[in-house]
Amino acid sequence: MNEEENASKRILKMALKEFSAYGFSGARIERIAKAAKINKAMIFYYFTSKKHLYQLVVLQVLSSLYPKIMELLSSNPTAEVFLEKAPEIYTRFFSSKPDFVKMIAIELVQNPGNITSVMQSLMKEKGDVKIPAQLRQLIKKWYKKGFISEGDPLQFMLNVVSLSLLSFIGKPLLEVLFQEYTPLEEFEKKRIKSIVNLLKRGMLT
Amino acid sequence: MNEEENASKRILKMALKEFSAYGFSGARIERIAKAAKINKAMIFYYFTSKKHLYQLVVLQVLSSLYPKIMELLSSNPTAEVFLEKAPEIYTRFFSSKPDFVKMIAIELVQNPGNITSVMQSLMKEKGDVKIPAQLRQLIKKWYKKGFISEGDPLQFMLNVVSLSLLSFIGKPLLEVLFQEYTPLEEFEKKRIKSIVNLLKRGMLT
Amino acid sequence: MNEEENASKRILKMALKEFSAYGFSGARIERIAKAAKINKAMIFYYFTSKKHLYQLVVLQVLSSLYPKIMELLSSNPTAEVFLEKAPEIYTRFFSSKPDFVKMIAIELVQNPGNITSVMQSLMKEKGDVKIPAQLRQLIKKWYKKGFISEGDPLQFMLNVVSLSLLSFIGKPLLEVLFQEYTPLEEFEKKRIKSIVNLLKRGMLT
Amino acid sequence: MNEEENASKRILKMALKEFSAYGFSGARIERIAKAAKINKAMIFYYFTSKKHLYQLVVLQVLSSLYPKIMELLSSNPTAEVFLEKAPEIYTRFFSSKPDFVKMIAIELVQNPGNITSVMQSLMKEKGDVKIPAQLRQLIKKWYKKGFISEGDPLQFMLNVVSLSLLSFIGKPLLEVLFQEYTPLEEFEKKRIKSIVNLLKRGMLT
DNA sequence: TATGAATGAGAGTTCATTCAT
DNA sequence: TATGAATGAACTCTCATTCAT
Repeated sequence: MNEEENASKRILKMALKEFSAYGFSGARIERIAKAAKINKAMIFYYFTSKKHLYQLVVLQVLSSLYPKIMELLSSNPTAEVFLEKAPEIYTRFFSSKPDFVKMIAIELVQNPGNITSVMQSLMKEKGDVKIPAQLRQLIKKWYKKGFISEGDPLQFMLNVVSLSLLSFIGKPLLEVLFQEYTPLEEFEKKRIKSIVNLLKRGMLT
Repeated sequence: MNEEENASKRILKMALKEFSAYGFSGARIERIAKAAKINKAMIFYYFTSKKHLYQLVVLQVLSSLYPKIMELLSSNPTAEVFLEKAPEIYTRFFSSKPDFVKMIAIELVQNPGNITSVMQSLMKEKGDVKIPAQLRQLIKKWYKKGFISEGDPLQFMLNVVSLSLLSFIGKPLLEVLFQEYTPLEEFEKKRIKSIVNLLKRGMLT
Repeated sequence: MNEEENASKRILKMALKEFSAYGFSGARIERIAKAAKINKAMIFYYFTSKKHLYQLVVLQVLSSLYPKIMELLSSNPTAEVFLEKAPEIYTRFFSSKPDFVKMIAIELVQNPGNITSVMQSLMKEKGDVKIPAQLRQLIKKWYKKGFISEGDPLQFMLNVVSLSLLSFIGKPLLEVLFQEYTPLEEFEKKRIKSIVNLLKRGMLT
Repeated sequence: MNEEENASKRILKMALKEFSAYGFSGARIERIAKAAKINKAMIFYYFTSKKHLYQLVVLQVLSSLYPKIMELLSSNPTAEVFLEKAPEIYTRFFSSKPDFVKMIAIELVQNPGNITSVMQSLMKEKGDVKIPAQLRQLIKKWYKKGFISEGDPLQFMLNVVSLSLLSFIGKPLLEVLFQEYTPLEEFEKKRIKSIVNLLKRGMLT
């Protein structure tokens, strides 16, 4: 037992790969088992059902994103700091975990309710339930004090999140159209710089 | 015949709904048939296979997005006009076609190669093959002349596209977090305004 | 109408090809229709059902073989004449109609009852019901008079029929094994000669 | 496990019965499963597809016929011994395996290329590739030395094979015509005697 | 006669899940 | 824990047959 990693962890790891590549319905238990080098039945032994395994994968993805988000918010940042740090945190995170991007995108598209309910239960669990409201207030305060140009918290955050997350989805498309390929590391740096510049120039007053 | 629309069109319409909601593997031929009020076998009569139907749906989505893109580019716009028009065009389009957003997102995540090859064959078909290169040159020219602050065409376009497309994916998430819901029409207006403002302030010099 | 041949005849012709190539279950109405250059539905208009069409094809095959058989028997031949003529008649016939061989072989294997009942109803129709019994008597008489060496009519006839019919089925197999190919015309001549020689030397006393 | 025979063997056995009775297209997986007393899905678990199962059945039939053929040829027989032994070997074999006759007949008619390619790969596998050529030489030698009257190896072998194999196909037809039925055991004896007599008298000089 | 569209009953195949060991 | 075999429900796809025109 415990050959480098124990079976259950290996399953979760390969399940993430499988689900992010094929979606829930397209994913195959058999393929996960083969990739994890265990018997198909063991997946049910450890995780009861495909659906349950999927939920755990989603939970795992969001759980590991969660502290990054909170790290930023709990610092009670100024608008400038927020707009500098947010893109870096998100972009770094997603750049190193392409499968996470895929999982989140798929869930947002096919099952938006699920992702929000998982987020909320995470917040409950950690005692962070009030944070979204605080963020909202923070953004509004920034606006009232004349620090930022976008007063609607929803629009404000959509701007931040969109730029960080969708980039990774859209990258291959634009690369093919423009016939140029940028390696991930370089892309990550350029992306952060571009977003921060755009956000700060565009949203700070 | 022709009860409101002919069968083949009804199938395509419901297939778009089904595929965008469940992905390729999750989609059910039976459900499409029922929704289109035809016999299951007719889907194969008209479209040969599930895969082929899916491809046609993707093609249809991209084909109807295509002229919107070209409309903008072929006007040989100034940087300012471009940054004003692009968000409006994209946002309007995606806002009115939520299923299109989903299809594109799913394909970008699970099958990026396909979406680019479809786009390229569309460009070949319409004789627009040179347009991406022209756009690249245009952006570079704007930068050299000091009109814009982002000189990398890939980053420039990612900024534009991300803000327009991902917003629709991320909307439900942020709404739940912020516990407020904006109806689509109002959202659309606000979104355009916010993006244009962000892009112009952020990217024009 | 009547474009070279009328539709119904064209259907029967292509049905023979289809059934002999794929058997009853493997045959496709659609393929027959396409080959006959008519609409699928017309086959049902003319022939009611696939099964019925098949029966008519079998009937047609046997009907055209029938007079050849009777021509031989009704001449009240001597043993020598019989053993000379039979191989020639059968071999010539089957050599020119490879699809007939296939149909008969398939029917004999998968549905022997059918072929015998068709033969019997043909005999009834033509008033030839007594002929098999007469043949039996003839063979027995030949044996008693010392003209032939095989006294069992069943074995006698199996020898005659086997050599003529199976040859065409077995030809491709032996040709590949022996790596030599004989064109049909030449094969036909050689085959007749070989069978007649074998039968006469082997069965005449 | 191993209730009388294991599942995979039971499937092969019932598949032979099914395919020989109905041909490839007419055969039903469900019927095979029921006859083998297993779940339909197990057939795919063991054999991947209907087509693959069919191929294995054909292979099995030919593989078990193969040693019988080689047994005869490798004994380097005289013409007389050959003409005595061949009918006995073939007739005994086919008489005890009516389904084998049917499979071979169906394949020869509908798919002659397949049967020859299987035979050839069997010969390769067993290192017997030269045997057909040797047999050809043997027959030619017999003819030159004046032992036999048929000098063409193809015709010679067709005579031998036709009499042995087709008999079993034609038996029911002639029986009904002659209104007499011979039980298999007796038929087998009579058939061997008749063929050997016919071949020796007819082909030996 | 002729046609394209429609139907319904399966057929083969897949797959999550369970069982026996 | 671990495995190969087994199951059943469901899914895609096929095809003879019929319908409307």
